[in-house]
Amino acid sequence: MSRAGAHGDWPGAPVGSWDVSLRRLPEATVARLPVYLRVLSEATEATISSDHLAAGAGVNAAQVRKDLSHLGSYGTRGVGYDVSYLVRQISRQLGLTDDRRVAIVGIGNLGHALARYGGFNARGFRVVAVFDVDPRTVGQRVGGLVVEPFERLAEVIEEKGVELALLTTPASAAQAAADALVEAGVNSILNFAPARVAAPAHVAVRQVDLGVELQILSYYGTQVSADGPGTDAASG
Amino acid sequence: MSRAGAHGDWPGAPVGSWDVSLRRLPEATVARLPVYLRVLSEATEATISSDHLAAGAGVNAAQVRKDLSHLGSYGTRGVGYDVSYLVRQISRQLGLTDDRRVAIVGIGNLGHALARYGGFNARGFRVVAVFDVDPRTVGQRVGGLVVEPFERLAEVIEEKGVELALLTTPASAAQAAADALVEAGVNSILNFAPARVAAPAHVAVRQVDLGVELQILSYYGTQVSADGPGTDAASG
DNA sequence: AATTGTGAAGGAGTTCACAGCC
DNA sequence: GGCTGTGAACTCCTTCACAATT
Repeated sequence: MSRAGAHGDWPGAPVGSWDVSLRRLPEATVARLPVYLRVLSEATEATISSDHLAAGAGVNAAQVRKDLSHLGSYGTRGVGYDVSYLVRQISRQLGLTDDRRVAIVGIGNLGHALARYGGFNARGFRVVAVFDVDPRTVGQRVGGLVVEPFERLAEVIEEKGVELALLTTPASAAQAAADALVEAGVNSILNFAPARVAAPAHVAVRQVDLGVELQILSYYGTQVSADGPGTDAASG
Repeated sequence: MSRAGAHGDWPGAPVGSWDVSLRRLPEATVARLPVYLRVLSEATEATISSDHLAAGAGVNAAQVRKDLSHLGSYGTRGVGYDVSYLVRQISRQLGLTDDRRVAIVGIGNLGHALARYGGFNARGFRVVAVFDVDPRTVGQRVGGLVVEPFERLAEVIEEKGVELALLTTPASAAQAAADALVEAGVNSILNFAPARVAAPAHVAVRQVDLGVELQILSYYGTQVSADGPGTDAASG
């Protein structure tokens, strides 16, 4: 979690002179922007209202307007938001370029599946390298790529311009792998191992622990009685 | 997200007479309990302090104490918490029994990997059924199970006592699959499809969208300069 | 008339700080 | 002396409600 006090705008900042495009966004807003992006990509009209966008994303309309207002005033009163323009603005804010290069470290069941998973390419992420320590796995072909040995990590990452890594090793190997990735210059790690990895402050680390997700789900599933959170028990 | 106002304790509830073991926990606390559970499972001493537990989970010690106080007063002042007792209490709260039966719907890359993924069994979840619509996939063996046709869903779920489902279909099929699962009596769904599914209030739905996770990560990865959230950009 | 953008109110979650207990 | 449990302060997030704009 760590909703860390990462908000660097000190109280008396020169408000007017601050370029809105460079300001940091509230964490909660950042977590919703990709969802808006998905709704927008499915939109059929050229323009969309906060009401519709909210319905598609499963949030309150005022929430949508406040979120979008953090990017600037891109809507038109009485009309709504221009879909394609909004897509561009959100993409820019999220640092989504056409081609963010991804490596996968640890080719077990999950790593193997993610390497073949089409969902990433569809969103502009391209898996360009896969690594494993096991000599039996190294050299095999997985999703069109040859599995490289862990020793070549730094070299290959440099060579292929990898920016993000998916960490799918066992928990026991996660920290060492993360260290190697950081050393090699990767600045974003999505950690699927059931263990928290430490990293220097300039590296973004996000954890997706499927066991934790299931256990949380289990809790809500047992609150079956009258008033569970039902439809949607938060996924931020 | 939807941090929905799901808190049903009305203001004037008879405070003293409320059984703490049945009270609903704050969402944020529920999200952290599985993490504590993991730290506890790795503990070497019989007893642990909030400081140590907090360090292992990556949160503030006061946070740990407040979270645990929601379960009741299970600590000993001057000493700490009894590890095995605490494990039992948290497990009970989360509704974790030894054997929660899980079905996987949609045996593409991800579904296939999850079916073979050992991490679930290790935590008391047992995958007992896998389904797909594709006649070429039906009948194949995946992780020791034969893929059943979608038409047999209700039957098999009833027969095997399935409680939770992992939804790994394409987005376009997710809602129909969710409806069938609800109809069949499943009360918890972990949705990996990049689409929001609707469900009645008594069914818990959680979404894990890997594309969204990557896009959020991408944002923090581009905030490389001085003060990114670094080490840990929230995984709620 | 419709819909945005936002100040203000309200809630939820976090952290502090310390009394209470072992 | 060490550590828990918790009121109180604080920060962040959400929702309301309405003026501003097309």
